[in-house]
Parts: sequence; C-alpha cells; structure tokens
Amino acid sequence: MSHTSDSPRDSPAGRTTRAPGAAVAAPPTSAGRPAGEPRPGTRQAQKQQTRRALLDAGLRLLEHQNLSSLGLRELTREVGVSPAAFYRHFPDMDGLGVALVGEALGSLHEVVRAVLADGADGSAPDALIDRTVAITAAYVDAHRPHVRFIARERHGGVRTVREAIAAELGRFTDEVAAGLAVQPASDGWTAAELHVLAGLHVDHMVATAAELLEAPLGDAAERDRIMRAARLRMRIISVGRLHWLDPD
Amino acid sequence: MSHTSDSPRDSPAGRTTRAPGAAVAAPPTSAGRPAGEPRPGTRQAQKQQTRRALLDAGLRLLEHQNLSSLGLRELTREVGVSPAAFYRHFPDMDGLGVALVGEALGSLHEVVRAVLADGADGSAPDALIDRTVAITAAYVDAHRPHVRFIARERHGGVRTVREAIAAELGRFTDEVAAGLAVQPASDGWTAAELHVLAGLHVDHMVATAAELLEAPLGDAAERDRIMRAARLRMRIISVGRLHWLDPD
DNA sequence: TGTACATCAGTGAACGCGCGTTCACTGATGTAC
DNA sequence: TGTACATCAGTGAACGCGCGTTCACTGATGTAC
Repeated sequence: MSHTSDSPRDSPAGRTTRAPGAAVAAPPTSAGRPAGEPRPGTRQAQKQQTRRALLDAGLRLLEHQNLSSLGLRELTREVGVSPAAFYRHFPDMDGLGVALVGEALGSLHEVVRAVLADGADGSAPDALIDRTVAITAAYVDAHRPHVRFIARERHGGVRTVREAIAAELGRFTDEVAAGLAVQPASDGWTAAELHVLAGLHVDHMVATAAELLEAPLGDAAERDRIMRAARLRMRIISVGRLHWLDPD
Repeated sequence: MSHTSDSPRDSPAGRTTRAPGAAVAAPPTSAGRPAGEPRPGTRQAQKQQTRRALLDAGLRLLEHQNLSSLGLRELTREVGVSPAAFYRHFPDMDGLGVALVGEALGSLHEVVRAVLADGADGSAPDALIDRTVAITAAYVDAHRPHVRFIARERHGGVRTVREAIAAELGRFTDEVAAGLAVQPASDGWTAAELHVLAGLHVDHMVATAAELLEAPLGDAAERDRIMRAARLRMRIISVGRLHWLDPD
C-alpha cells in the first residue's frame, strides 16, 4: 500500500487478520481454559500484542536515532500494520515514548530495593559495591534497548519524555536516600545531605550504564575496564562518606 | 519561494545580496584598514558570516529538538538563505553538529586549565570547590545553547557527533588527571586511578551543567540548590580522595 | 446451542505538505596585467 | 587607474519521496437473550 516495495506486511504483530474463526470453538467461560490459543479476552489480548509489537519495534528503531526523529509510518511499517492502527494505541510518538520510560525504569525499583536491603544488614562496603556494579551491568545486558533509550532521551528533545525520566530517577533517588538513612554510616548526616549523596549514586549508576552501552558488545576487556572504574568511583564516594565528619 | 508564507527572507545572514558595490571604495591593501566594513577578504568574511548565522540558527533551533530531527530547510529558512546555500558550508547536518561540538567544548580547555592551575598552588580544597562550581555555573549561563547541545547530543542519535563529544570530554579527563597528578594529595595514587577520579570530576561537571540548564531561568532558589548540591558532591569526593589510603 | 446485534482493532485510500538534493545560473569579489 | 577574466557564495526552480492525519469501512470478537 505504501510507496516502498519492502515490508510485505505478512505478519501484522504476529497474529493474522485472516484465520478469524480458527479457534472460536470453546465458549468465553472464565474458568477452564480448554485448548488452542485465543480465548475470551482474545480481543484485548490481540490488542496488547500489537501494542507490544509497536513498543518493541520502537526500541529496535531507537537504537540508532532519537525519539524526535522516529516516524510513525517508519514504526508501523516495521511492525507490519497500517499507519492508522498506531492511533488505537497511542495518541502520538511522545505517548509511546512515555510508555517506554515506564517499562524501562518501572522494573528497576525492585532491583534497587534488593540492593538497598543488602546495604541495610551491614554487608562489607566493598562487597556491596561489587554487587551493585555487577547488578547494574547485568541489568544493562538484559535490557540494552531500554537502557539506551533512557540514556538517549534523558536530555533529549521531547519534553514529556524528559520529564517522565526525571520523575522516575527522582523516585530512585528518594528510595536510595531512604535506604542510606537507615545505615549506621549515616550518623551525622542531614536528610538533605543524604539526598544529595543518593543523587550522586543514581547519576553514577546511569553514567556507568551509558558507558557499558557504548562499549562494543564483544569487548570483554573494555567492559571490565568500565566496571573496575565504576567500582573505584563508588569506593571513593564510600570513603568520602565514611570520613565525612573526620577532623582535618 | 517556499510553500510557507512566513520568513520574508529579507536579511540573509545579516549581509545584503544587493548593495554590492556599497563599500568597495578602498583597495585590497593588506596593511591600513581605511574605514567602512567590507575589505579585501570581504568574500571570505561574508562566507564566514553566513556560516556563523547557520551555526547560531542551529543552536537556536536545537534548544527544543535533537540534531537528528533538525531539518536543512528549517535551518536555512531561519537564517534567510536558500536551502542549497547550506552545502557551501557543510556536507550535511552531522557536519554542522561536529562543528558545534568544537565550538562548545574547544573554548573550555583554557577554563579547565585555569581551575587546575589554582589547584596546583595549594588553595584550600573548599575554596577550590567553590570556585569550580561558580565557574561551571558561569560557563553555563554564558553558553546555554552550546551546553544544552552537548548534554542533548552526548548520548544522541548521531554517531559522529557522539564520538566528537566523547573525544573532547576524554581530552578534558586527561587534562584533569594531569592536573591532579601534580598535587600532593595524589601520593599513593596510580595514574590509572587518577584518571578514573578525573573522569568522575568531568562527569560531575557535565551533570551539574545539565541540571542548571533544566532549572527555570529565573529560579534563583533552585539554581542555588543545584550549586550547593554540586559543592557537596565535590566535597564528598574530595574527602574520599584525601582519606583514600587511611586504614580502616 | 443458536441467533441477532454491538463493539472496536485494524484497513486502505486520500489529503496536502515539507523534505533533501541537483543543477545551471548570476553577479559581486578577487586577480593579473 | 582601468580593463578583461576567473572565482565562487548564494539563487531559484525542479525532482521524486515519505510524512502525519482523517475517514468511512470491514469483519472478527463479544454479549444478550
């Protein structure tokens, strides 16, 4: 239908438009799930599938460009769906961007909480640092496109997305600050000071993630260099914190 | 000439295409500069003027968007020059971006050197921190569009620009590392460790600059909050450095 | 179970628009004599 | 100083293209009875 010859549009989001009555055998009862694939809630499930396909295609295309230059037709072509279909899921590209922010950073809260819990029960600082950096690296590996999106759009040209990212990172900072507050090492620190320290940690985590993204995928040595640098920086900050009240 | 009705195109880069022989009175001698404005080298000077106008318009338009979504026609329209004229100055938009990186970060080297010189002659750490943060804030105030461009494109979608920024920041890191090395406080630090510490300082400077950009222009309280946080972070790092070798 | 009707995700065609790039050109600036 | 020629920054028209958005539509899914 479009001007270009590529994109055969044969697999619209993985579900077919034809084969409509393929699996309409069983009734929409809420309990037993007989067999086949589609089911009551099929309609909603299919919609979710297309939405997912849009988000995934967006992440793929955003690996090499900014949200502000991602085209609606470019995106729907990648998914194999008509341009107009986009509007059934998002009001515009900014809307998709905000949804991606939620995906990218929403799942991180539990990770942060887990690390903070470790910190609370008095692990050795160095072990905690190692674990934090390792977890950061693992998260980047597991969610490269999401993390890249956050790094790219954090200061990018789309206001609403920038604000969504800032809000989410702000929430992390609050959580980290609360986590730090319960540690004995925080004696003598005001809440405001701990919040600044927490911000330093969050910024550092984001910076490390961005560095890992920039390293070529197979370059284990570079990756190791980055992680060692990250640990060293955390140790400097940690020492600074522990000696904060020392007389000099 | 274009489809839109705005942009009267009355001031092409500030110099007029008409009024050609306006100030052709004096000869192209290289020594005495008689009066008026244009001179031998007028041709080249006029070209530079248009180039400047393109860069300035670019900075203006990039305040609200990414380089990858800045249009060539959008840019030349803003300058008041024909689209084709752009190619007399840059091969493409990426080329303009790289030029902007040079402008934005080139002039910073002397600033960095000045601060480092202060550090070398043994100023009190706190005074040095105050000065560093004040200078950072002043630089941001004086070069908002340039700084915003750097923050926005540092992780943006244009490879060549990202690399140009990384190279320039890497040079800063080298300079800061060299500056730190000559300080007494660096006893016991390896060159590699000092380089990491320098990177931490550079990242922190960029992060602070980005925060200042995001603060509403008139909001003195917010601005003050950011600068105080920046000083606190630097102090934590500074204490960490000074107690690096302490037994614990 | 079967039938009649409502919902709504996705279609495909159409729209007007601005894009990047090319090209032969113009005319002021620069140079040689 | 004056004249003839070279250079080259900027022009304006043309090109084919893909864009975002709208709209009435189709037909599978869902619901009521």
